[in-house]
Amino acid sequence: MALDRDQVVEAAWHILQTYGLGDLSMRRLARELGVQPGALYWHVANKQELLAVLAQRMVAPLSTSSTGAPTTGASPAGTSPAVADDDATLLIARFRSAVLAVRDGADVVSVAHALNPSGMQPTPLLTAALTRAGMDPAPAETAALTLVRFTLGSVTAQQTRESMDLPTATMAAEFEAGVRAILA
Amino acid sequence: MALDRDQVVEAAWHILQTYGLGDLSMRRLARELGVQPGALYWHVANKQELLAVLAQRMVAPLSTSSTGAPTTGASPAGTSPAVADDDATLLIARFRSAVLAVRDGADVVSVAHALNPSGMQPTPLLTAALTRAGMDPAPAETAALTLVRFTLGSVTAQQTRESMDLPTATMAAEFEAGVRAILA
DNA sequence: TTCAATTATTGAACGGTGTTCAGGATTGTC
DNA sequence: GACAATCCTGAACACCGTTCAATAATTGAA
Repeated sequence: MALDRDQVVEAAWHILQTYGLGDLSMRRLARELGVQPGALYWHVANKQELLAVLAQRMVAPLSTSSTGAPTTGASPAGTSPAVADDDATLLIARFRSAVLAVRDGADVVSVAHALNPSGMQPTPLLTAALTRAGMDPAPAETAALTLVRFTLGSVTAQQTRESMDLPTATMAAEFEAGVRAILA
Repeated sequence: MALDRDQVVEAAWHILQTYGLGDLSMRRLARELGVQPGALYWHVANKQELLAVLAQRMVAPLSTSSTGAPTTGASPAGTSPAVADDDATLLIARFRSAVLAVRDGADVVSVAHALNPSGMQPTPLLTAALTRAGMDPAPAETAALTLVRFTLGSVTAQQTRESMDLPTATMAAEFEAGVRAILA
């Protein structure tokens, strides 16, 4: 039975997850699928497009989950606006986890973010959460971008260190402190 | 007359500055120097080391300049601690400029930062400035790392967009807003 | 069921990449 | 002049992303 796009993406995902970006070549991918390299270009325009799809896949879990604004019902009277601020904290932490879980994930997601900064998750969800917390939409988006870019910078540093077997013990705490500083 | 390390670095610097990381190959570099590729490996261990030297060169101007702590003489009585906070703002802005001025500068500097986060500039200078502004040393260093990583995330995004001829009009303002948020 | 049209893949090539290394040159010292 | 240290060449190794004519496999219509 013929190869299809999903199998290509699935195999690429597996290589990325397991061996990292350095091992994710079109030739290696083709070998893994028992096919010649040229065959991949029937299903995928080029490597960049493939990486964009993988980036989407990394952040996809963020969209389908607990912290989307409740569609109806205002916050219970007397609840401080900090609840949605906590939403933002949670969201950015989950973003970090998702990117961190894939080898060289930050490299891949950084490009996707640059292409579409305010469209790609978690930026819209983050902007919504901060708006819910009482910020005006414009500063909320700016703050969301700050959080996302700080996170990508932080995870890039961590994954670079991991790839060189250098210690990363302090980096989670540094990330959390950074997030607190930005949201203060 | 024989080639030497400085000429190699100088030529690499020129290629990076002018054509970007994609064009900085060992073969291209050798061609530019009128030499065979293998010759470069007498002067430089490998490409990674070369990039590390280039990263150092990008941040070097930060160390030799106006904003190093005055060695003697306390702040004039009555001056608010905000002066050193302004030092931090200035420092991080100059760091951004330096990295932004070289094509793919953020990619190169990010690796160097990951290798030695608290040792590479502008982190130590930034930590000093924030300490001068009244912070304890430990949180000052954490704040410095937050600033540096946010800046690298931000410049990475901007340079990725530049390399694709996408607009970057809003990015300077977003950067400044981010810095203000972190230092608040 | 046969045949054309569409879809999918091969095989080969193009022009690159970083890196290694035996063997020559070249240079400096005694 | 001889010897050693330094520097460089030429060739190779094992890869890379991408293109494209030719060909195979599959589908839909007659």
